[in-house]
Amino acid sequence: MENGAASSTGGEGFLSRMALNDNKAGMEGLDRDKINKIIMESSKGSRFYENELKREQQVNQRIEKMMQQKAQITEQQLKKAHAQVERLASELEMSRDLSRVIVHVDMDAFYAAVEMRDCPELKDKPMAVGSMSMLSTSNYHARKYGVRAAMPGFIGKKLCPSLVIVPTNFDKYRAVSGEIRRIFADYDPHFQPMSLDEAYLDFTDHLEQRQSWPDSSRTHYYRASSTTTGEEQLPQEAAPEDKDLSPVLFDDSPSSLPGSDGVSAAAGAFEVFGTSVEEAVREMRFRIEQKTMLTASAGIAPNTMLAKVCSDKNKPNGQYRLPSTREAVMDFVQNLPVRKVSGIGKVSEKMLNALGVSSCSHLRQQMALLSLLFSEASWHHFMQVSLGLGSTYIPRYEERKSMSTERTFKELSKVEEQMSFCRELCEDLAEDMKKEGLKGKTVTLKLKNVNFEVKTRALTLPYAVATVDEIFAVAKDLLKTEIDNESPQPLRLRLMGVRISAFVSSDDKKPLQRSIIGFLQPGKTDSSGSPQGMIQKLDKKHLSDHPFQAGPLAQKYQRQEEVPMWSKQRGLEGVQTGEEPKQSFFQRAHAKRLQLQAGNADTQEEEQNASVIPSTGADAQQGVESSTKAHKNNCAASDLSEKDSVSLPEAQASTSGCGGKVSESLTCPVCFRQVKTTDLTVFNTHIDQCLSDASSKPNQCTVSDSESDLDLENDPKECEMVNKCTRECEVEVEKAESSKELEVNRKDPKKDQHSSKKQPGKSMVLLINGDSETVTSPQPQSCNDKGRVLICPVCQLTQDSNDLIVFNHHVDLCLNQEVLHELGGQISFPINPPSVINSKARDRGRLLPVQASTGKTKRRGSPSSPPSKKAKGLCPRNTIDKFFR
DNA sequence: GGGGGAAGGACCA
DNA sequence: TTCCTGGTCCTTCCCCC
Repeated sequence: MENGAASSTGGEGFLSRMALNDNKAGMEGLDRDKINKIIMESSKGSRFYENELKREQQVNQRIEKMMQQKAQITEQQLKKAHAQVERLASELEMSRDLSRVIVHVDMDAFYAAVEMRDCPELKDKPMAVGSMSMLSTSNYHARKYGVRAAMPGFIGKKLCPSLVIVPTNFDKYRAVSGEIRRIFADYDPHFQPMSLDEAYLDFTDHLEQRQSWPDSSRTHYYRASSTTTGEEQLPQEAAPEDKDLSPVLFDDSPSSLPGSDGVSAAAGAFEVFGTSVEEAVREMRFRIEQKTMLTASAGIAPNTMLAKVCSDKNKPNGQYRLPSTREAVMDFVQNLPVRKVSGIGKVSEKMLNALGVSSCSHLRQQMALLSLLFSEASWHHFMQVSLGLGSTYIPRYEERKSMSTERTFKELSKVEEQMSFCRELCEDLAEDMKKEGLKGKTVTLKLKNVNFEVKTRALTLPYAVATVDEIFAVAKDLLKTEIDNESPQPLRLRLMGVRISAFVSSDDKKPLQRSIIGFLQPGKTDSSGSPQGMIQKLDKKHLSDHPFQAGPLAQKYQRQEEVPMWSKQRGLEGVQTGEEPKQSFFQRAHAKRLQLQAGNADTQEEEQNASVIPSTGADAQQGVESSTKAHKNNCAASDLSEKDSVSLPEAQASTSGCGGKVSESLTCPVCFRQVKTTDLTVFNTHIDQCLSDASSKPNQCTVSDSESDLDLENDPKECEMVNKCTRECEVEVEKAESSKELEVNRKDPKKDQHSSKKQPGKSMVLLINGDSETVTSPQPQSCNDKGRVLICPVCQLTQDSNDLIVFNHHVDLCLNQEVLHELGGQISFPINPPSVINSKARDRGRLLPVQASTGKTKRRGSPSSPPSKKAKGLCPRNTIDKFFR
């Protein structure tokens, strides 16, 4: 057994699963045996324990299987694997980037610290935030007893009878988090918050600028003590109210306050920070402490993976810098326990331990073996970790992939109660979906029974849903199926959850973008006036993306659903291009149905098409008309329904029929020329340039003066021209923006593809292909946090408000008017305010509100959903499922 | 055999 | 007496073509 606790209680293997995880600051040197004994005694016999036991046994079986597989590996296989591993190692080595300075900041025992600050009598007591069921975090006094986050409160009480449990107050934590983030933004406007108390920052640019800063810019004052007057305070960091100086929440921690040794500094005292990265980070922590009376720890390293580990090194209230040299990185990684690496959890750790791998140096030594035993994703990640590699790019934000709500309750066995609860969850979820303007096709019901067994049941519809009734209709059926399966026994639940995923193109949440893309397509609109039916999907693969299995439930929804565009457009003629996937069951079914309906629908649709063409200016009108005319001529059977998606090439097929071969060209929504490409990036670049020109030079599009269509894929001249425009545009943006919002050539592959996407605060999002593409707008001229003289780049008027979100909103509005003016239209579009995030998720610190101080307006999906592991570069998931089943 | 949805699980804060 | 919630990603299974 790998831990003492197990042996102390009879050597049962399952114990490791429930044993204390002391991989946390403030928990070193604890009596693990004693603590684990208490945990086991408190849990033994409970259903939770039984379930953990079962899962532990599953893991053990997988390990067994893995060991058997290991025994069968031949020398030759190992040799071959070794060569492969070394090849990858040298490739990775070549890609090593030590040029960035990444900082990971983590507030110390955040929730607990906030509570201790606000209630000083808690300061010297062991306390935790949460409930008897579950603790969110604990202070360092409590950690000495083994009380930690993710532990049930009642066990915490057993470990430490004097433990004070304070209920969570997320409103308060959010407010404090906002203050901290405003400070983060001064060092990296594009910092990546990971939760309320944690963020990654790229200090590289800040450090460059910092070198030329005068001392005054690096001078920060101490918070005034209760004896100081307001005049002695530094306004920029003035405390909201008089309190003591640093609360010294952690007795034995080093102080971040230079020269003060944790002792209250004299009123009016200040500190001049240096220009090095250590000084800059210390300054940031100092400011956080002065502002919030809370301490933060930080890690400084060349990449996110290492920075994260480093931030834990001198916790609490400390910082650690790993020098940006290969030698230092490799030394650091040598003795790093694998469990310290983000992404390696208790299961992965156990499996690695079984192979004799406990540190990153072991990881490197055993890599050939690991490559044979683990999935590619896993061992590639292990390889990166062992080489001390990680992401050097901090993503701006990632699109949300799903949204869910779930709740645990005592026990729910009655069908009516379960149904009613299910409906409640759907209501909550629908509300959250509405706030973000999301619609998704997959509804998942999650059930956990009283034995802690979790089941998920999902159904993917051929159309997207968002309302309570729509979601509940599916969830209810899924639930009913489960109830029926269990019958005559009741379904005894302790948790129910509903999730929506497989979001459709974000058009529904972006009226502006939707409207603009609407111009791409021959006049179509829905009854609400928002052209929902204009969802554009450029990617042809989406034509085959109508997942729906023909089970009983599926068939039911097949009957209920509205007729999808793909079937209407493609199915009618039954013509397929060589590139298209074959039609699915649903496509065919709909095609048949439509064949029966075709006659009337055609006529009506044509009339509608003609009637909803926006009354644009002459040029725009001409473009729309020509496109519409062609469309009408060729798409007699077209029936554009609001819930449908269609490939843009298809919708844009001005010279070919809808059922015929997909056109290779797209219509620019600004200049209305046909752009001969199906490459979104190329097309987007064209739109970028057009829009940029439209805003700055009315009635002029500099991409080409020719009336002929643009062939961006085949014509090297035009291609080069667009590239040139893009480069020039980037240079202009670089020049215009002192805060360097535009990232260029970092190590994020997505960025290269969608570089314009990553310019919050100065872009409009064009929704195509299930993703939004960004149309670059002119730069706000003076848009930093410091100067606060905000001039709208469109109307050129100085704005009253210093609030960057308000300002950004104004720019959007202006730009809309400008674009519409260019298009000759007078339609006013509603503009989405910054998204409101899922309140429940946010409450737990998982999703984060708009970074107001940076002027970023999150425009789609989650305003700041936690980035994917891939995007974060932290790791792919280390599930070792290869042996799990 | 490949593609893709469903299901389950690891992991994170 | 009492062990969360919301999210992402990965893997495997299985159906369909």
